[in-house]
Amino acid sequence: MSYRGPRGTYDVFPGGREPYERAELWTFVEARAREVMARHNYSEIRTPIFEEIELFARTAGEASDIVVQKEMFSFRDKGEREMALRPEGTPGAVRAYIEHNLYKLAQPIKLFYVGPMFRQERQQRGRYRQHTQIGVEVLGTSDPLVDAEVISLLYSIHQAVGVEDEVVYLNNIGDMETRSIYAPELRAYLQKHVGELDSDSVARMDTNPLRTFDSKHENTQAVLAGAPRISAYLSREAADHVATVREGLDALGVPHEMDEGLVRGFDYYTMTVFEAKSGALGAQDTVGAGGRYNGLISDLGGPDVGGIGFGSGVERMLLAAASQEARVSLDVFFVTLAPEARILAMKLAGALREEGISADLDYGGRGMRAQFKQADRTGASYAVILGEDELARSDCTVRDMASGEELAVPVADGAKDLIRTVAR
RNA sequence: GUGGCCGUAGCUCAGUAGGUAGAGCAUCGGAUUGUGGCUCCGAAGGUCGCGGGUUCGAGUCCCGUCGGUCACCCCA
Repeated sequence: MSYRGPRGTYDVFPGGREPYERAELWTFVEARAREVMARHNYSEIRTPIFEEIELFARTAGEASDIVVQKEMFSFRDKGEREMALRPEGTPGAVRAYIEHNLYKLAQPIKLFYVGPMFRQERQQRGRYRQHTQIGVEVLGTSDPLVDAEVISLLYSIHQAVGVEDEVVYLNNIGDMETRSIYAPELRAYLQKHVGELDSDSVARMDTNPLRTFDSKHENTQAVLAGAPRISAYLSREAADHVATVREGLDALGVPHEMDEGLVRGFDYYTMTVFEAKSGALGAQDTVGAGGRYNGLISDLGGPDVGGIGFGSGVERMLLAAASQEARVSLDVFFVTLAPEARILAMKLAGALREEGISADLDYGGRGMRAQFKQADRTGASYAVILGEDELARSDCTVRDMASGEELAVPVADGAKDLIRTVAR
């Protein structure tokens, strides 16, 4: 074996074993997701898959692991600029929003994107170095009902593609000010229990104490069970915000659960954070997640308006969806039994295709049995036989592959009769 | 980046106390010289991930390396 795909990547091809390797499923998921987006009046945005590294560093936060642990695929271009392949979709979308003055248009702007994201991490089930996210950003408003719409949109897409055993978790982590009061309190509490925490949490306690809630260690979680709750520190405004989000979710019929331990990896989140998990996945059980980011747009040089978005992993959606049998089927397969018949088959196939009827033929010069086997495997509805007998009579034999019934159809004056016979 | 497990035919795997490789499925051909899904017969297909070492001899033992996988970290 000389060449392999890069570590942590995969190919999409006919006959792929894993659901995310199967081309038909990608076509299916993207089409369904686009339908749902369109019904919610979202427009597509396409931004580059690389940006200045600074943009990602600013948005993710200096303390985030994407930056600290060097999880970005970065490179220097020929002009000595530090660039990086995008680890997430929000920064590029927000940058474009500001760069093209989209805040001057009627607000909010409702955007969606589909595309590859990159993170230099060790691969495991549901986590790849290049993965694809379907994401959404609503920019220019802080209306809590928008939060509800965005969460419901995430849920609807998952429903549309068949994600199983899903639960949507919701939390409100307040604004920056609330957190600046809460964080020291939490830190002080954790300090008292330092001996019971795992080493990762101890390290994180100082830089970003909220993140200790993400820990999977039992002891740490036991300590956190007695920790001060952020809900007790929320301002009146923040408390109202969550309440309205929940009302909106109820109105839209989106089942959800509050989870006070839900914090997210990006520092820019404010107020609403949410996560959709599926029990059908392994350790990487988050199918899609997101949150509100009210300070981010102004931080990047735009107006002081709110925004909210989510990213949902297509690979994880496919893994969490019931095995879809998206069989590609063919209308007509030509079986040719004489060399001269092959040209006629091509001509007829061309005519059928122009009428929107799918057609294929044998290119291997193989025996009849092999050709019928292929007609069967491709799921063809009809096999059209062109042999010496047919050539002599200027007709073709149309075989219904399901019933086995056969019919002679004239082809002397073109494919007209064949089209009529085979069209449904 | 850390750790466990694993790398033998296209796929799933077997390979017994070290004696230079097998099965099932898939593919191709035939039984059926004009007919698929079932059955039967046959063929093709492998530098046993790669590199070293031990040995008369290594798929099998040892070391290294690369890759895969799952988990941690983190995250979609």
